[in-house]
Amino acid sequence: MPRRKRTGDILADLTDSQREAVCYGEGPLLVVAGAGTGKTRVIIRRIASLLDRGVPPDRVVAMTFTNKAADEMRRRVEALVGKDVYVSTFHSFCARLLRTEIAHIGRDPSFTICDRADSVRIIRRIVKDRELDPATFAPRDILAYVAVRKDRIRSPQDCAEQAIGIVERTFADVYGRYEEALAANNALDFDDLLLKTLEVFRRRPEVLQEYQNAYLHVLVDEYQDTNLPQHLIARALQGKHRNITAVGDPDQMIYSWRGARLENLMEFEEDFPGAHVVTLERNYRSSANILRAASACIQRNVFRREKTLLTEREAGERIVAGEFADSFAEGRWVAEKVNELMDGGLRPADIAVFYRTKQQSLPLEDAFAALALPHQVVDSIGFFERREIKDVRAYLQLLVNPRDNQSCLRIINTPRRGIGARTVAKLQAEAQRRKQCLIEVVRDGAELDWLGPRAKNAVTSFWQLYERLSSLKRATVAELIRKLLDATDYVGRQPAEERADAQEIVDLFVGYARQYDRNSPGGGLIGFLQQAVLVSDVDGWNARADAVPFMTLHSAKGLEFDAVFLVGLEEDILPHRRALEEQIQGSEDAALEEERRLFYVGMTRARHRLFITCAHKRVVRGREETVAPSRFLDELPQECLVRDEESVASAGSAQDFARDMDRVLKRKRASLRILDDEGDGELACGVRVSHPGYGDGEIVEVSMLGKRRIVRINFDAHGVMSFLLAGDDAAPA
DNA sequence: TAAACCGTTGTTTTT
DNA sequence: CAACGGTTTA
Repeated sequence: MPRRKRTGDILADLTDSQREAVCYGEGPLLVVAGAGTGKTRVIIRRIASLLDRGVPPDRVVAMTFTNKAADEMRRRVEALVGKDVYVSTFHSFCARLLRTEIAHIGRDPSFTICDRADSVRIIRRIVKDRELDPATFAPRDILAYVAVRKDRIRSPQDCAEQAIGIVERTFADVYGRYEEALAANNALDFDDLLLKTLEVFRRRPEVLQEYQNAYLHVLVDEYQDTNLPQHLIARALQGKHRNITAVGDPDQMIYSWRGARLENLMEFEEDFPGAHVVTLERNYRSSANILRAASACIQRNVFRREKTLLTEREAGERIVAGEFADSFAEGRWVAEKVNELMDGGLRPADIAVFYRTKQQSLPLEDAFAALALPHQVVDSIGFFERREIKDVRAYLQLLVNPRDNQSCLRIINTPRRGIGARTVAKLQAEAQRRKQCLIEVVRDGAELDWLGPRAKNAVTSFWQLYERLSSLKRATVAELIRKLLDATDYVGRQPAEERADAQEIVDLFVGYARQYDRNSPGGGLIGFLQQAVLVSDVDGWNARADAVPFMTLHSAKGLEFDAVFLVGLEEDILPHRRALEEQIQGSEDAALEEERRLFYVGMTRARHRLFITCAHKRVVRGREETVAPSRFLDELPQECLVRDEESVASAGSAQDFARDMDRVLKRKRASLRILDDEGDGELACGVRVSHPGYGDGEIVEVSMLGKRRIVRINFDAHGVMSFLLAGDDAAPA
């Protein structure tokens, strides 16, 4: 049993302001905490302090931005006072609440949570059914429209009433049909998790009261990035005891495109009268040089409340700026610098590389592979969106929620079992006619005389498969997935070139399920699916792995490293072109300022060393394009910077490098085809392969980089080249 | 029915 | 460049 710490430990190493926030008693509390001022520490110590003062652990609830942050917070509180508190994201909290309460608003608790791709598919279907022009009514645009309305709690009826012109009226109409489709499938999208929770609270005050009674204290981290529904949920929960603690930093608001409202933080004192405000301005993280540059950058923003970060740290090393001919040269330079830092004693996990967009990871991966440097692309969402995983999830989802036609459609002929598009269309029409769900029609397949004998056979055997899997629902999730893969011969029926890849992916998923079974006994299949859809990118990052993490600036929020590389400081990338086009609240400045905050978040993650780079050429849409250095570079105080003189020299050799290390082979469609098929589909020395770009060749060397393989191939026409076979560092640990 | 082929299109960040 | 949708062909 962990040793119970005394109050002294909880308050150890805190400054006066931090202590003020930690020890504050009853009533609303706002902690405005600049970057690196010990924000997370304050919230953790405050929870510990509350428990130490006798608040029962089950009467505290804390909200974080990601599941990883939630786990971390729970763990650290536990380490401090030996008690377990409920820490969650808003979305997970709402999903859990709705599993027990959604019946109050006439919905079924076995609902499916659909991700963005599912939502797009539903909208695409509606656009098609209504025979709308897909250019004017692009499903993605409509979904964006819907998301914005939901963030502002606007119903389809509201939107229809306020719509101006035929186009907007049509958007509102599709929104309405989208809601109907979700209801028919017994599905909720991400926003619905928040909205339906609010609806339960509104329509059933007695239910809200139960929660208000239960929670004596509500704490919310990253308040600057909460949207209106989240703000209202937090406000509702603290309604009785009025003990809300909100922690945030306006300068780090980077999710306005997802409805984040700075007003939640800025107008906190009006929303929660009598709120006490504590401001933390002393930075303990970054060297003076880094902090000075970051402050100079953020001070360019006009829409902000003046706040100065102080440090007592020494100046430290200057920020190193590098400029390169192209992103390959940039990547190689980063890899070389990382190598030097590691020689100097830094561990890979003390270093991080940040970029604006995920696709920027590719040249970096190549460069790190070339130097055999351990790295990990932080992208778990990518893993869960892989076709194989989505297929398996659809099977499981259909077992939990038979009304999930979306999932049913996905797997009814996956793998191919002879239920073609025509048959599916007939089944759908029948379902519509009978006002039943698809799987019910499948169940009655044997009696449908308008089905041909072959189709009927296929439909019946699909129903038998479904029943067989249904009977296994009580097994562990890992076991269920294994049986499902077995029963469908899922991997064996993949195209030969993709089989090995598919096997690897599903094995990883089984491993992930096994871990879930171990960690969440009693969580059930529903809990598993919920966890798998509500993942964030950083959730899959194994911070204890000895690898340099690559991640987006958005994912980097809340983290810190000894050394940080910020790559791709180019116009149209950072600030991103699309972002500037968005024009938040009709103002291009607001959008630019958000991009600047993103840059600021990136810089302030660094403790000692900061490297900022840009390239003159970048591969966009498969074409090499010339790009200009970011305007943000000019905004940095020159005295904090030192230009790397090697960067100019190494620029010329980029092409050699690109030639030597072709590119990461994408997993989706392996571009290496094995020619002699006496082997068992393995890439080994001596095996002849074919590459779409370089023709035929022979494998001369296979080596490992972590879990990933590097294959050197001697092409008949082009000589020796190396390939990094995409592995699965994206898989959650 | 399913594989193979062709043309279009999109192009940020993510719970 | 790749992902997707639609068409053609076996």
